[in-house]
Amino acid sequence: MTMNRKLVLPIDRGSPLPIYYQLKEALKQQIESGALKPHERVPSERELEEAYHISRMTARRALEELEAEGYIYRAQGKGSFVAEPKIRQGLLWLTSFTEDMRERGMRAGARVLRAEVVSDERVARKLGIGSGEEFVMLQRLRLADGEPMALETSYLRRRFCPGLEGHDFTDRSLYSTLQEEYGLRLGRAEQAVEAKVADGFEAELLGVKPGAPMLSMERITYLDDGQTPIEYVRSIYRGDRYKLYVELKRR
Amino acid sequence: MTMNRKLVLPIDRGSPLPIYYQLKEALKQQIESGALKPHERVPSERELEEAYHISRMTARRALEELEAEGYIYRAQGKGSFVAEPKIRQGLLWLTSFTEDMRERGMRAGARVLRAEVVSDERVARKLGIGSGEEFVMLQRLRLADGEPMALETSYLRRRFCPGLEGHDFTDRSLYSTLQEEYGLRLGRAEQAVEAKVADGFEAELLGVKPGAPMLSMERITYLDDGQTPIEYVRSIYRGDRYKLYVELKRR
DNA sequence: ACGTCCAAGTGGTGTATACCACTTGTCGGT
DNA sequence: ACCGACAAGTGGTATACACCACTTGGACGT
Repeated sequence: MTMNRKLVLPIDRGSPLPIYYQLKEALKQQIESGALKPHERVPSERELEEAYHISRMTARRALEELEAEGYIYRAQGKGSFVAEPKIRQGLLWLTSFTEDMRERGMRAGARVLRAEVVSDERVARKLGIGSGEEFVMLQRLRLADGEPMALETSYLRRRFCPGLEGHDFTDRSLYSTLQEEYGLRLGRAEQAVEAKVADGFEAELLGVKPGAPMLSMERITYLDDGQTPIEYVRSIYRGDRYKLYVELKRR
Repeated sequence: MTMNRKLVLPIDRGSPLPIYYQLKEALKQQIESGALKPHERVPSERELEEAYHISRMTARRALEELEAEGYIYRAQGKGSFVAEPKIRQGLLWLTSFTEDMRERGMRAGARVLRAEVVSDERVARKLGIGSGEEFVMLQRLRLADGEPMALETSYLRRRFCPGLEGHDFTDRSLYSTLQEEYGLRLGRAEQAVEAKVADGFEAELLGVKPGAPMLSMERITYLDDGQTPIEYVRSIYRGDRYKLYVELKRR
C-alpha cells in the first residue's frame, strides 16, 4: 500500500507532554479504535520521522514503548505491525474492585458487613508499624452483576483517614474516597495469591458450598511515596467466577 | 562517596553482544551477588559514560532496562538506586518451572509421565491454529526439593520441534532444549490463573487429599516474534505449597 | 546563626548522524 | 527459466550533543 492516507495525528510541540508520548498515545488510540487493524503495518520509524519532522530516535521511542505494552510487534527488516488484541491484565495493576469489575464488563456492588475502628496486632505486624495504632476496618461482600463475587476485609490506618468509618461504602469506591476526601494517593502494593477452599461462613455469604475452590488474596498497599503502608486487605474470591489473567514477557 | 571503588566490569567491544546488554548483565550480577546493596547508589549515566568510554545513551539504555526489570529505581535529580529484592521477585516473567523454583530457593525436579505425539482439536483451537496439526504432548509431575509440587501438561507444535518426544525431560529444562536444539526463542505468554480442587488422579499423584485447594494455570506461549503460538500448557499446583507474589503498580 | 541563592549533579527529552543486520523485491546475466 | 547480486527499506546499536526539570549542598549575605 503506497496510498498512505496520512493519519493526521495531533502532535503539539508546545505541550508539556513529551513528543514521543503524544505520538505513542495517538497511535495507541488508532489501534484501539480499529483504524489500524491487527497485523496491519504501522508507519516505520523513518516514515514517522519525516511525517512529523521529529528525529528518528523520538519516533523509535514511541514504537518501542508500544511494543513493550503489547500493542505492536516488530521484526528487523520487515517493519512494525499491529498486534492482536491482548487480554486485559488483571494482575500487575493496583486497581479497586470497582475498576476490576468494569474491565471485566460487570457491574460492581457491595453489601457493607462491618465498618468500625479496631486495633489488631497481627495487622500492625503485617504492615510493619507500631502495634498500638488504630485501624478503620471495613468488611464488604462484593457483588458482580448483583451476585456475590468476593468477601473483602480492609484495614486502613486511622491516622491517615479519621472518620472513614462514617462513610457509606455501599455504592462508593474506597480508593476514590481516599483520594478525594483525604488526598491519599496510592502508589504500589504487594500482593500474595493462593488457592483455598470455602469455610462455612464464606460459603454461606458467597452462595457456594463449603469446600468450594476460592482464590485468596492478601494485599499491602503503599502510598505513592512507595514506602508508607496505608492498607492491609484480605479478599476471598469465588473460584467459579473469578480468574486472573496475566501477560508474561521473557526477560 | 567519592571513593569510587571502580567495579571493573568486563565490557568487550568486540563481542557480538551489544554493549548496553553487557553492561546491564554486569550490573545485574553485581546486584544479585550483593556487591551492590538495596538502596545503595549505582553509578550515574555520566559516570558510566566516562568509566567505559561509551555514550550516555548507551549507559542510559542499560539503566532503563534494569529499571524495567525491577533491579533499580531512579529519581530525577537524585540518581539510580538498587531496589529491594522483593520488588524484583514480584514482577512476573515468562519462566520455566526450573527457573521459578530456583528463584524460590528450591530445587526443581520431574517425573515424566507421558511423552508422545498427539492430535487435539481443543488445544489447536486454544492456539488458534488448524485442527490437523500434531503436537508433542509432555506430561510431567514436577517436584520441588523432591516433593510433588505440580502436574504440568504441555502441548508443543510438532512442526517446530520434531523428535522432541524422544528427549528425556527428567532433568532437562524444556525451554532450554527448545532454545538450544531447535533454535526456538520464546517471547511472551498469556496466562490465566484460577482456583480448583484436586480430583482423585491429581490428589494421588501430588500427595494431597481429593478436594484439596489447587492453583490451576493455563498458558499460551508465543515465539519472540510475538505472534506465533508454540505451546499450550496446563499446570495444577498444590495450594498448600505454592503462592504467587505480585508487585502491583498504580496505573 | 540563619536563610537565600546558586552551582553542580542527576535523570528526562530531543536532535542529527552513522553503520549494522536482516528482508524483500527487482534487475540482469546465465 | 532460473538464480544470483544488488538496491532499497526496515529495525537495532552506538555516538555526540544540547537543553530541561529537579535535588542537593555549600557559599554567601544578612
